[in-house]
Amino acid sequence: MKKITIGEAARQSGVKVPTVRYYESIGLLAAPSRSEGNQRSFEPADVSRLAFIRHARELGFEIEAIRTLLTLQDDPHQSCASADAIAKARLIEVEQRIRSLKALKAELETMVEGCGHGRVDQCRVIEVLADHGQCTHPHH
Amino acid sequence: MKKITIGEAARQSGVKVPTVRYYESIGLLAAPSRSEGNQRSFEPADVSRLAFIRHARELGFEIEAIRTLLTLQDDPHQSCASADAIAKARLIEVEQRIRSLKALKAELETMVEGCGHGRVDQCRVIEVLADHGQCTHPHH
DNA sequence: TCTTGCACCTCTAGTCGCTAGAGGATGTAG
DNA sequence: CTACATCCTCTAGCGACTAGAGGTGCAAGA
Repeated sequence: MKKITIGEAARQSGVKVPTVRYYESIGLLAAPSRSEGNQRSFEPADVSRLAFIRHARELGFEIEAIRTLLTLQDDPHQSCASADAIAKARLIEVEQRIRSLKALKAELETMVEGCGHGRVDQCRVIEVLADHGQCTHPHH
Repeated sequence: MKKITIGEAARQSGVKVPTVRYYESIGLLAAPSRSEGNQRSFEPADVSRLAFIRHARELGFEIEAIRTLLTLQDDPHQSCASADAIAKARLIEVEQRIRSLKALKAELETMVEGCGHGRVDQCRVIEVLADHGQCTHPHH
């Protein structure tokens, strides 16, 4: 029986040590067994689960969505319709976010280009911020 | 002397009432004068300031950045270099965010397309989440 | 064996930018 | 005068951690 310490689990999964404890505290990760000295002792499966969580977090899934995805993973005979729906919803979110960030980028570019590096009273950055009507894209 | 209530200021600026109070509490907006019955009484300048804040927030500027932008606006004889720097930094952030979201979108698309709508054990969504090595873009 | 020093433990509180709710006062229209 | 909306202050909560205090466990070198 190899014992994986929390530090080792953190290193292998890429999740920080306090975050591992946090995930345990919110029930995303089952409480592992403990050593004689009350230290957590993880299984390889726990490390995989942490890597799964980390990857999903990086892709911007919320904890509650991940909780659902994990329960699906735990029971592989279920239909994957929920997993599909969660991923699709996330995809739509991401597409919208990209669209709005592009509008925003255009706005910021106008601001920065217009700045003549003079005094504030001629500054387009401040001016545009003060008056939304000057925005090229009204979408925000 | 026209008196602008907090509700009116909120309506005109597009900032919610509790948020106006919050901005006052963190010193982003000067405490306005009060009516006999202790109710806030705003000036038109306060409403402009709130609109400025709202617009900057919509563009994703953090409160501390907005604080700096506001002090610049308050003293229009200063150089606008700081405003320019803040806007440029924000632009770079936005560009990076767009790039990473695009990688993410590609990832999610692969996941969703690969899903055969069968059972979880054949589901690409779950599979890809469990194994980062399957990602087309390693950039996340 | 002792000691050094890092990794671990629990617990609380803080982060950001609000938002929600309790419990009460004020202001206005009918 | 009575509804009723709006206002007031205050505290607590959100998500997803992060930081710090104060203490314990453990492995390796002197």
